[in-house]
Amino acid sequence: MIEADIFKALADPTRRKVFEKLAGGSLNASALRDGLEISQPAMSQHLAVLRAAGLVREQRQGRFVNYEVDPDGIASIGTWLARYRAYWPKRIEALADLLKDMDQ
Amino acid sequence: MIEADIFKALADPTRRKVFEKLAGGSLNASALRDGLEISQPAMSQHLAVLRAAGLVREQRQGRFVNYEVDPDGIASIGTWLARYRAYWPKRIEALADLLKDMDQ
DNA sequence: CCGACACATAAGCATACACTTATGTGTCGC
DNA sequence: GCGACACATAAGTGTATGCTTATGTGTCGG
Repeated sequence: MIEADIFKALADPTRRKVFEKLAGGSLNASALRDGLEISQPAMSQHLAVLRAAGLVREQRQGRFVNYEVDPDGIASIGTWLARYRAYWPKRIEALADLLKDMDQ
Repeated sequence: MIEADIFKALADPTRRKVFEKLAGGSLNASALRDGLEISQPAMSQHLAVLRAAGLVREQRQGRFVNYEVDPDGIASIGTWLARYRAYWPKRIEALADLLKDMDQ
């Protein structure tokens, strides 16, 4: 069950902050620590959890490891959410429209 | 931070099962226990967590309490997910289209 | 009223998890 | 090669969490 890993990963506030940072572009583990008062091993462990959940993926570059958002994780949340579409309020449908328009 | 409560609530497999059951229609606490081998207090506690997260809402009916999916919770996940739209893969966009069409 | 029922809350306990420090692995410049 | 650096892993620890049993609250039928 992938969903379990995804929701568990996102349940932690630090990991959500990391994920949000990565949404702005790929960063290496050290850069991700900026602003967050967290030890290096802690960040490494958080990144491992996010990666195991399929939310981020890594790309080794020399002695740096660049992390970026993994679209597959986003897709998993999207498909999960779609199962509850019957309960989507009108404003979410409207949001979907807006986003689609922006895509043009 | 509402998101924290939402993701924490959905991180538990039992609570996700409960939520999925409710997606099929409103049920009372006892009915929700069917199939899940869980004690009555455990279910009560899970429902409290889901309610605190804004994922479900209750409606007292006599000595029964009917629970149903709360669209507000769904909306919260939707808006959170929208922030990462840049990483939505093509198939999610396609899914959004499909869902919108089904709505007609 | 009073017993039965549906559910919530309290208290205690075992496990999961997020953190720490210490150490390991791999890459770079000199 | 060797020290410095970027990151991962190991081991230990405090706290959060999900479970249990016991009890409380509120509603119904007789």
